[in-house]
Amino acid sequence: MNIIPSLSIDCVIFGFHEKKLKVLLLEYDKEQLDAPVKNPDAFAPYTETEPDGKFPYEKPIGLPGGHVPVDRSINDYARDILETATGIKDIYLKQLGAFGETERVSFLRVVSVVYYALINPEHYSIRGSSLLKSLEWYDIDKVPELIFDHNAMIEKALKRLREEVQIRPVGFHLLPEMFTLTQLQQLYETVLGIELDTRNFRKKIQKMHLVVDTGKMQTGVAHRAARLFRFDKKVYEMLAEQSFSFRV
Amino acid sequence: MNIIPSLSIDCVIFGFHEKKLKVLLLEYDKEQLDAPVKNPDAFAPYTETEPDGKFPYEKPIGLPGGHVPVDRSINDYARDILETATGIKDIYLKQLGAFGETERVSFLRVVSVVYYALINPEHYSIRGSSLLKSLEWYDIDKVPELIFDHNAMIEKALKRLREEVQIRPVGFHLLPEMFTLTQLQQLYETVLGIELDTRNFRKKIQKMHLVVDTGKMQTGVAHRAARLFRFDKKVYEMLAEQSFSFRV
DNA sequence: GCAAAAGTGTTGCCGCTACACCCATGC
DNA sequence: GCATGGGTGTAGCGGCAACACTTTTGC
Repeated sequence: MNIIPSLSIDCVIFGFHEKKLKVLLLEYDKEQLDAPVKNPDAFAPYTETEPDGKFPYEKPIGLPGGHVPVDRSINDYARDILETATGIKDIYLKQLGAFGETERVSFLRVVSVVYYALINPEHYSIRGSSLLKSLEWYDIDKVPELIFDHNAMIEKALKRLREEVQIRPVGFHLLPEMFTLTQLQQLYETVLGIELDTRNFRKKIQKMHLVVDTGKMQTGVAHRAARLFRFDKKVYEMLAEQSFSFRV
Repeated sequence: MNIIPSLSIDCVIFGFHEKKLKVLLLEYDKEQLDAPVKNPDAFAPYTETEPDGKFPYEKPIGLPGGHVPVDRSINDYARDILETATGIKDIYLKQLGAFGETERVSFLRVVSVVYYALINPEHYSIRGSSLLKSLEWYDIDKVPELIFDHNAMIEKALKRLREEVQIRPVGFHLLPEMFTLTQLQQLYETVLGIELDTRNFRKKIQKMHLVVDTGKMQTGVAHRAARLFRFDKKVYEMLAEQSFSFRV
């Protein structure tokens, strides 16, 4: 499979679990990275090496990514990476932008187009394809030092997510199909880093007609069971297109 | 000068003049395009050719752009293009995103990173470097058919500008250093495609402390002369960082 | 003096914020 | 029965939209 050597894709995959915003990172296999690509048709993570054939990180942790095949569009290939990393389809995915400092990869000139994705915690146990054994969720504020400029990519993606969440109702993608209003509120509190008034939050959400009562209730909790809601796809799609004020 | 063949940069340069939003386009020199690059150290527009050495457009109009040199960051090179096209520095410039469909350029796989810029009409007479004789401002709603996917790029840039203008005070970059409040209002009306109430608009703008009275007045107009304002850089920078509601 | 745009205040309504207590469930 | 989070209403304030007339200038 022919790739474009000077162009790669990286994906910032966000998750939300127990009031924490998470990002999915990959510990790259140093031996695989040091060796020539063995399985070039499969998902190929970074395969650039220094002139001596070594990869310049002891414990290379980074975003899932890879080089773009000449016959795949960048959007399609970002989706390939995402599906390989998570094992699921139909994920909210958007382009963040291109990172193109000359020295961002020390031993090669490569520009990376970065995407960000929102996935919901029903899929948290899924660990991607067998090629990627060492995928791990990291708290957004406990991300270690990563390869290349991947820390900067996450930072920028987070900034974008904070903006996005205020002008489009995208937050829902981080929740399971049925969720409580408290979960939704905690999501916004976490992403925006502020506290919200419960009563006011609920009024605002209900007025938007974005969520509908499923009639079902939480079970197995040591307190009053909460109603479960799902969000209304039709209203969502209407609101998602026309940029809309979602100040919660 | 070594370039990255699979990577190009394009710039959507917006201007505002007489209540119209404009975009700066370039009629590429077919003969220069058909021939090998004569002056590779200077601004080199698209130099891809079909296998027979011909450029596949009769009247190739498109965005100013070029292939990225291996030793320039994409941001820096976007600025180079912008300066070559306009002849001026210190322009508001931001990345829009990467366009990477496989067939976007019919005869070569090339991904383009697109930027958008806002320039003010004091510079309207400037026509860029001598290499680029055929630069022209086009009304945003009278853009002809362009090369490659440049029409789609402009459309996306416009959409982004509409969003941007509502969450950051970027509109000012489209105005001259001193401007009247009416000009400012017309700018917002044009970009957003809506009408605004003059009194309410002025109240809102003044309350933001973003514009300051220069004490000067318009001259040579066939009606009551308007006050000239400039915008306050300090307040602007404060507000520009923290995404801020600029609902006018 | 007339055409053309600048400039200016008030009122009513709506939406937002602030705020505290009872309810259901598991253990 | 107690600990834990679920769920609800109101009042006051501030901000926003709607709205019309006088002023200045060039010709």
